[in-house]
Amino acid sequence: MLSMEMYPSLTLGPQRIGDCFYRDRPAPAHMPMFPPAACDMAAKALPQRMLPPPPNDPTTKTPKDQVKMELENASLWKQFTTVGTEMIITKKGRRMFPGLRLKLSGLNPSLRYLVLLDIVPLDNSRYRFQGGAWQAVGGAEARLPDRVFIHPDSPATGAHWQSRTISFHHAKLTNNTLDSQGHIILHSLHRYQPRIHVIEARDVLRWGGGQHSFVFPETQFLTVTAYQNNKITELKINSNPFAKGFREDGMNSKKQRDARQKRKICDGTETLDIVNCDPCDSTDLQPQQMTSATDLQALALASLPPMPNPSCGFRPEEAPYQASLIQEQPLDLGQAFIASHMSDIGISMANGMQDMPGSEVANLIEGSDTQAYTSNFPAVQANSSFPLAPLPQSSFLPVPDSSDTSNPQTIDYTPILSSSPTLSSSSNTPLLQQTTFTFPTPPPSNSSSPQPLLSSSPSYHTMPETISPHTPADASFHAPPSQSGLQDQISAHSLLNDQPLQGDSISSASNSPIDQSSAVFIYPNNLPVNPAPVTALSNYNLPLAPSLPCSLPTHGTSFSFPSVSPHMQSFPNMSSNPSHHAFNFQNLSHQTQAFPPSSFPHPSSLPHPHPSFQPSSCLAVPSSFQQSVSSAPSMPPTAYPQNLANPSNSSYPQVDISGIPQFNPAAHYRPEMVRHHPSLLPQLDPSLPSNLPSSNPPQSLYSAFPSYPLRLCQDPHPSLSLPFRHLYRQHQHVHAHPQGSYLDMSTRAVY
DNA sequence: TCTTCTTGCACTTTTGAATCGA
DNA sequence: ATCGATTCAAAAGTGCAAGAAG
Repeated sequence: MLSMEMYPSLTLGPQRIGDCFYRDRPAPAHMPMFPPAACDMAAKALPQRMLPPPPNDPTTKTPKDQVKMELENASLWKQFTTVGTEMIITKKGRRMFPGLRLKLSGLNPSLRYLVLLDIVPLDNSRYRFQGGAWQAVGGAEARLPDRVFIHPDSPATGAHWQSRTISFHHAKLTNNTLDSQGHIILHSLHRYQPRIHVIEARDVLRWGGGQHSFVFPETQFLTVTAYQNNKITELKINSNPFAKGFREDGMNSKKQRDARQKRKICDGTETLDIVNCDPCDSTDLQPQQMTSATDLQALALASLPPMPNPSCGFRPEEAPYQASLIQEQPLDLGQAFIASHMSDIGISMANGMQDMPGSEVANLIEGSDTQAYTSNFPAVQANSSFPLAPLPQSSFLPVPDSSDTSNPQTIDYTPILSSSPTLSSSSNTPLLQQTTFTFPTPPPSNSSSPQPLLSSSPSYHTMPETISPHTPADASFHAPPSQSGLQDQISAHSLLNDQPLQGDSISSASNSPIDQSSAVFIYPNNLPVNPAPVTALSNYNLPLAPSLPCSLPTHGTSFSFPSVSPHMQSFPNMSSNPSHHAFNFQNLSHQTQAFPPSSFPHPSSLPHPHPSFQPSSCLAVPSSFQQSVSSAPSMPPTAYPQNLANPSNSSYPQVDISGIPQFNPAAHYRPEMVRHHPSLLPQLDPSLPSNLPSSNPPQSLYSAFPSYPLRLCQDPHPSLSLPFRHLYRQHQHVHAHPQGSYLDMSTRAVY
């Protein structure tokens, strides 16, 4: 279960940059960025074009198959996942607990990387905690503009990231759709999956093109405004230091609170010891306190219902509503919207910020049971005592089954425990490295094919964002008939993929229904246990993987750099290499598409195209998928360079940013400047039915979760010193509708 | 009426400034 | 004057519970 999925869904395309800050001509009065003011400023300040990385630069290539990410506190996450992780969201923003504590390896120590966190919906359902279990009760709320939290240390060298624990404990979740603090906005009672993205930045002004995305299925959670499952509350109290007061021996424990209440009632002036006020206090103390990690785990395990019949958690099989396909939601930095700190990047870089000790390193609140995912995946199989999960036999394209409406969809977290090899024995933690891709978000689950919520498939893949144009198309991946009028959009998008780097064209096809390759997920409704292999094939026409009709075309791939500090100009690379005097997003335009797993270059995959699918009991990969994988010719490891040199990228001439006023470090960015522009919200789509028959299960408010491009935006707040902190991923071309929204590839959101 | 969300409360931890002494 | 250790207070993070809102 401790699976780390890597998928090159990050799409950073220069073609979209021009839409924002980089234009062929001097910045016009209006920039399609938000906030407009900041965008205009940035547009005037930034170079007109982004430069691609130096062609055939071996140093720019980071072997993707070597990049590994470990979830340090995986066991803690597993404890929560077993019960059904709930995350409190508040208007002011709430930190995540457990937090994401990660270890990175395999990075080029000398190269710089950005580490980003985004959280994407797992399905299109809204949940309710009933009868001790979470049940899908209707369609999800309209998706809000996605935000991405950029680790404060970003950008930093690979040595920096690898020398310490990477923690995102500063990231906050909020349900305030108007949040201006840069928190990640989520809907309550929805299921989400955090994703970690590692983006290579050759230097301050150049994106190296290396993109790595990781998903830890055990980190998926349900958002709530108040804890629904008392087991989660118990776990949180016993695990979170800030909640110590609520423990049995804490001053804010139930006992103490009752005592205080009693004291208030009796006599407000009484000065009795609150402990003694409780008649049962001194003699009722529990001998053991669940404070240690061992105790916590014991607690979690003890509190778990019987495996076969979990008393709590999700029960997907009971879901009344068919989870519609959730498209992979690639992180599109092309539309990245940086809320703040952009101006500080240059300074930080110049000062060697990457060497600064991360504040997160000291964070030891959470356990450090690191789960390593390396190329030793086969070991999982050997060590795994869990039976293989039944592979979906259904077709790739999940079809909503109205008959299932009678059965509320519930999600059972319990299976994850058994399915996770690491949980049983951390020492035997399988090292997983795969050459296949998994989808960040599972396709809609088929109620008829219930799968464990967290099918703990130890399939964590390291995939190159790009593959060789010679990558054979896998017949097993067939794009489902497009629906909802998206066909044209998709088609147009496919055409664009052929020329991803041309001007303002929308290059990314990562989110096309194809991309989702949902076909590989028979159901999941849970994390891609056995995620379908996905890779960036934006520049190549590959067979479209089956996906739900809701699948939407990918987002644009523009990446706008609001500002660059003058310090950047002094950056060694920049000075030494004139070509570096420009932002390079060339390689960030990788497109994610479903493709045969065998196409992935990892050597280990050659003998075993999908070793990850075999060992884990949670592998929900359709047999057809595996077959296709095995049948697909193996691709040479070197066939898919991380940085795919694309001559077309050179269309962006070098730009000397020196003298650009906006690069002044004095320019600051303020989160408050980032607000939800109306245009960012889904627009009503008159073409879609406004009402659904009451007899039918509630439809998702949105047909699918298209990829939402990121937009970078300057944050003029002077007080913020953290560089590159937030990216706001905004909906692009999304038409909201009471029942859903869809991407409009023909138009582009203008902020 | 029920469910969900908001808000205030009490508690804890974290953080940074202030203080003190070597 | 500098440095390190200690103290203190403010800020921030918790869950709980009552009440409000839909």
